[in-house]
Amino acid sequence: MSTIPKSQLKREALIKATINLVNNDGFHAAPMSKIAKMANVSPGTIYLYFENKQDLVNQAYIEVKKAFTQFAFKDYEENFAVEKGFKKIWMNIAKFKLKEVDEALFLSQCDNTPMIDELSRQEGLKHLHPLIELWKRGITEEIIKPVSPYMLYAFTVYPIAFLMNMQQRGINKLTQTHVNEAYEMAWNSIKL
Amino acid sequence: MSTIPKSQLKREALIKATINLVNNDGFHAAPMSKIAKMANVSPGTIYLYFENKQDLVNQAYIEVKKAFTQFAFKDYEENFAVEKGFKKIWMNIAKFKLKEVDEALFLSQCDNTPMIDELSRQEGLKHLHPLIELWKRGITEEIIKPVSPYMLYAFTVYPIAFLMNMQQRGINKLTQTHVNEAYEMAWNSIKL
DNA sequence: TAAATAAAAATGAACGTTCATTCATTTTAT
DNA sequence: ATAAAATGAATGAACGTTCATTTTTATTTA
Repeated sequence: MSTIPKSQLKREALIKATINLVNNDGFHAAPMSKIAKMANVSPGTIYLYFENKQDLVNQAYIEVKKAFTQFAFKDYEENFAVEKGFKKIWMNIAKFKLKEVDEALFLSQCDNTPMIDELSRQEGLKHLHPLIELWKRGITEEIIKPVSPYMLYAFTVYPIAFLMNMQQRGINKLTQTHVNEAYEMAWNSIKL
Repeated sequence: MSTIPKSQLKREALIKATINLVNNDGFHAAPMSKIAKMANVSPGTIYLYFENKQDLVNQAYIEVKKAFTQFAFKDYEENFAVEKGFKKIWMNIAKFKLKEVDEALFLSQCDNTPMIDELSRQEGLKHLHPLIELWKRGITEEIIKPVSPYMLYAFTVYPIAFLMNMQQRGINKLTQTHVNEAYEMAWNSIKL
């Protein structure tokens, strides 16, 4: 049985604490001392794992983004038919955003503010490649509208973040029925 | 000729400076001293117009949101046919987000972070009422999918913010053709 | 009209606080 | 006994905010 090294545990705890505090209070009100306390660690310890606050937030972003994209392509295979593949990926993303609320909220905040370095942002985008490829195939097969991937993303994936935000604020509950409705809307917006 | 009072000019300059700095550096890196400098005003002067930093940001948000919703309903009339009315409003919103980039970016940041008081957030939402009403009518007339307004918003208006963000980062240019394509996608996602 | 006075607006140095970060010391693991 | 990991009090810089003073504007007086 391979155990997780203790140092990794502290790192994870710090990243989790960062996500929670930034979600609840915002970057500007998430001091290192509070992050340390929430992770049950001394402030000084943070600097054994991260260069500084910016590095901590950058790494948190990259880590969460990686988990997100891995989740997105679970059980997806490149030879799926276009619509089947898209549905799989979209549903995965929806599941992630609605179950892993903390992580998803954090991403939504990072993606809409100058909180994160441009470099980390690019790093985080890398792993979405298979979805772009699928869309490309969908376009050549004349199943999907011939528009830029940004457009396709804007009308299919980005809306989920809004629904998650509303759900989180207790404004709009999301049942499985709603998720299915949402998928239909996403697909209708990009299908030819 | 009615002139604008000088005090209003300072208030406006401060709000504009806040928007710019928060856009470029984020709330956490937009100190009052910098805001004052950018508005050509002494730090102390800010406190003649605003209670504190939070109040300044809240008021900036409310002001911009008001301008946004006013713009959204320009030349819209409640007796328009559903699709015509929706197209009018959607195109207005798109125009706002793509022309008034600073204001729109600021809103996108405020709407996705805990930067703004819940109260100001609600205040800012008030004026979207006519769009909700239009959607309601569209549903009873069986033109629009019978789903919650949050869902409709998520798939029609929210995506524009993403496209604007990409455009702003120089990642994806948006011509009028793209805007028209985007409208089609928005409409396809909600039409019955 | 011009000078004198009062009121309002604006200033910016100073204050107290908070923050990110460091490092001499202690604790834990080898 | 040695090395590695963790601590947390100390540090100095930066921040939001205040307020005694100055500058500007408005009003009154001569």
